[in-house]
Amino acid sequence: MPEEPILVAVAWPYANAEIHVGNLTGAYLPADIFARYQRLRGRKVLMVSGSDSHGTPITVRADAEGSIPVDVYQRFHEGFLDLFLKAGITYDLFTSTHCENHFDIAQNVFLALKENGFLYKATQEQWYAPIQKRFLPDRYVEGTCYKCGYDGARSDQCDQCGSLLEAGKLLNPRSKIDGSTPELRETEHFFLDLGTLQSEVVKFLQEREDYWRPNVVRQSLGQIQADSLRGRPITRDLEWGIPVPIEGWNGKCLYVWFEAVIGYLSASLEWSKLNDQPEAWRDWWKNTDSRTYYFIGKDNIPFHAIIWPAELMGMRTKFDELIGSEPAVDFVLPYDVPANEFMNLEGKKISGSRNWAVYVRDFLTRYDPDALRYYLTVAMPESKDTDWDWKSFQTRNNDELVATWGNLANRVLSFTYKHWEGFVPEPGNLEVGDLALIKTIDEGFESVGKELEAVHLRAALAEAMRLASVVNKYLDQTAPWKLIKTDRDAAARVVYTALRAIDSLKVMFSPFLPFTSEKLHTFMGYTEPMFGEQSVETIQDSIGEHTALRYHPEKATGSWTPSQLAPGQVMVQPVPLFKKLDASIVEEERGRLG
RNA sequence: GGCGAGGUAGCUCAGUGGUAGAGCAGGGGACUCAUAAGCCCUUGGUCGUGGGUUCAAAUCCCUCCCUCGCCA
Repeated sequence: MPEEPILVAVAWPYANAEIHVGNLTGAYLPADIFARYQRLRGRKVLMVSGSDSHGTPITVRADAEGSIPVDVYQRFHEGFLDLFLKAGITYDLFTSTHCENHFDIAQNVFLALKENGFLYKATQEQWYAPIQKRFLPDRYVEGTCYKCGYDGARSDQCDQCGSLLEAGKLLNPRSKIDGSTPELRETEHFFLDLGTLQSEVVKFLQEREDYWRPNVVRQSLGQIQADSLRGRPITRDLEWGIPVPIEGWNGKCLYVWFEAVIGYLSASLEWSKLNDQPEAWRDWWKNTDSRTYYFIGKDNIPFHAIIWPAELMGMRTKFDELIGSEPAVDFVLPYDVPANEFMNLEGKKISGSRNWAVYVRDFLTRYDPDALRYYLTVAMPESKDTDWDWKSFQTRNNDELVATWGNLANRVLSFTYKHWEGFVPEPGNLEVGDLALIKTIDEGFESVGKELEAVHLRAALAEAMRLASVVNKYLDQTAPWKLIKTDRDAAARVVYTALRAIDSLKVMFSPFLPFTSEKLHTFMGYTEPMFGEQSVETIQDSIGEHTALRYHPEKATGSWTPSQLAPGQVMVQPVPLFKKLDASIVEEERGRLG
């Protein structure tokens, strides 16, 4: 029976800020760990994402810098590609919303929904800046709260008294961009008719209630129950975005929140075209056997648990017809949305503007990616907010990663290399204790795998660590450093057993620690890589060019199966996999904050 | 304001009805292959508060307190 295809849909970083450790542990890292595991399992994986490139914040930033939106987006986008390459986040395709393919797909999604009757038009009043001749989003208009008199209120909400303000009632409004006075203007927009889809959405959520994380499904259902779904505007008066594909709607674009989630689909189509298999995307999107996972942060839950499913439902089969893909069948709805909570930093909320952040690219100039991936996994906010603490980073690196796993690999490999001239020793007949160890470790493929299947990454890594500890105990009991003096054959048997256990553990750790696992793989004498390769490509289209990160799994040989380590295999002189960190880094790093 | 998540050993967390658990930190010990790592033993908790249901509650119900998030 063929294994089910797995779509790993990952949150799209907004191309207006650098990625920090909280972003990485919130969505990108768990997605990568999951995708690597699924590939090792032999499943057909498609992991996609890209830069969310449109919207007013990018326009405003460009104005402030005296540059243009496309330059702002591209600058951050290039940084993202560099980061994901260095951190080993293996997107099959990491692209951008600013490309012809995405424009085309997003517009077709819009048209499919419109033709199926799930869009309607309505008029609203919106603040307009006459000087700049553009409409301003609520967050860019501030003034005096008509309820409490606070002068720093946003046009939709007052931070002082916590009240929600009615559109257009703010007193003394002014633009946060240049302080000019905006005026109210009527403007017409398209709305997504969520109300009509409500019963379908509720059914969709209820069917998944038993295995989704409670904070994702309970909140979504509770929200709908308390406050029924209603139409939401999906177009805006914007110049930097995707034009509404309707005659006479010049100057209006698809609202970013509506457009960005479509990226999962458009990136899948782009990937298919790049591989010269234009219909390949259907294996994940139009195939009831496939499972689709959306890795996001909790701030994004409503878009992925309610709105995106509603968009997929509302398209029915119309999208297929519009792009000429056959047969026209319904979309696969999200199988799981394993949203993470937030990671704080040294007890306080991460804040770019106050320099209270650990940026990943900066971090990687001083530390190794697997040390980061280890700490971000053990401190991953899977069920509640967690804290990045430099002291904890240093001690968990030294006392857990280095001491338990790194030292295990190093002590066995270096002992073997020294006493058996760089060959995997011939074990002879394994004894009861040896077979018991191998059995225990091999069962890890089941127990670690079970946690990974459920996207319980912390538990999965803890289980692998527990098994590493079992091997350390085995070594202590068998003491090959004593046997080598009295019974060389017995020592060979023990060392072979330990090597084989480590060889299996290498696979179990590899989704979490891909760089050092690959290194260990070569030390043990393998010449074919466990994982594939990443590359950056430039793609030309009618809109311009965009760069993209890709993953090429063709040469990968790793598999989620127990070691069959061959006696006599030629090893490579090992060196320690991880670095111990001096306690002094704690104060040094804390000094960089704030 | 409405909805939701979390509050268990010094720290980080697991544990959804049946005699309180793990890792780290702390204390003691034997060993030496290894990045003075690993291994063995061990101290330590009235499971946020107050009620209730039950033969039995961290676990179910209600009140309240604290932390965090989402929505409008």
